[in-house]
Amino acid sequence: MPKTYQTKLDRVFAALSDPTRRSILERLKEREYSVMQLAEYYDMSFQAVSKHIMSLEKADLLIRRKEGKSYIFSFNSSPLDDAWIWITRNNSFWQHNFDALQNFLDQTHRKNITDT
Amino acid sequence: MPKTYQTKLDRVFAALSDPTRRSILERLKEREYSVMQLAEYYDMSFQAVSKHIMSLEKADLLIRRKEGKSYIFSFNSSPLDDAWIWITRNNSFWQHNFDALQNFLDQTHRKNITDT
DNA sequence: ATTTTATTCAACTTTTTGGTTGAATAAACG
DNA sequence: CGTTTATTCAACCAAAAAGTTGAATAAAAT
Repeated sequence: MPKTYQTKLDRVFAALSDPTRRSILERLKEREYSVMQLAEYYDMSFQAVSKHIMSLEKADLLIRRKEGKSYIFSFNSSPLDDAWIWITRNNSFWQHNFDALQNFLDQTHRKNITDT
Repeated sequence: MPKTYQTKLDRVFAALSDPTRRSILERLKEREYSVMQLAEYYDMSFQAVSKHIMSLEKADLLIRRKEGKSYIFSFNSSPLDDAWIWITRNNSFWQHNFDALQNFLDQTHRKNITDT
């Protein structure tokens, strides 16, 4: 049984299934961090944190930049969009309020375009 | 290293990280299925499909009902709410449009309450 | 009562995951 | 230059995940 190819969406949901990784993303939402800076918050080796970072990168959720001897990470939230869409499409609440949601999204998108 | 306790949210995201399981949920959104009926669609043993079902149940995403010699499954989408909220809170798009979203959710919720 | 059908359970295998420690590399500091 | 700092890489381990096959159970059909 050859491994079933993992899609982007698979990797995003897998990345989000670990509390350490979600916590890292929540921190990076506020500001940038290096590996060492992140590692201080977690009760595991910095190498383990480094691995979590690599798995977030595999899901394209991080942007890495080298600065001196450090790597500085920031949050790339765009891969969340597909996950958000999947959940929204399949949540019965939105299913039942789909017209309202559709309208809202159209308006928000329009607003977003005209604002830019 | 004792196992780090898995939260509800962990289980939901983990459940969604597999394409077979997402596919099962998408089918159950449309109508109810038994294990055998679901298994027809996938290129794996019915026991493997049964295991996927069990892992969806661990995330509380299914409702199981016995009918004759079959188990009939339907989709319980409510655990998706927390996942949706996590993504929405951490997606920079919504972060920048948070007031709009907040208003929309308040209104939708109010509408939902008065409708009921 | 026996057989068929639907499903789970059990045992097993392989791969992945999440952690460890120790060594290697690369930049900065004295 | 030699040392410290930041990080990855490599090897390893235990547990979990994703599949398999075969046996057990429970309800229905003959």
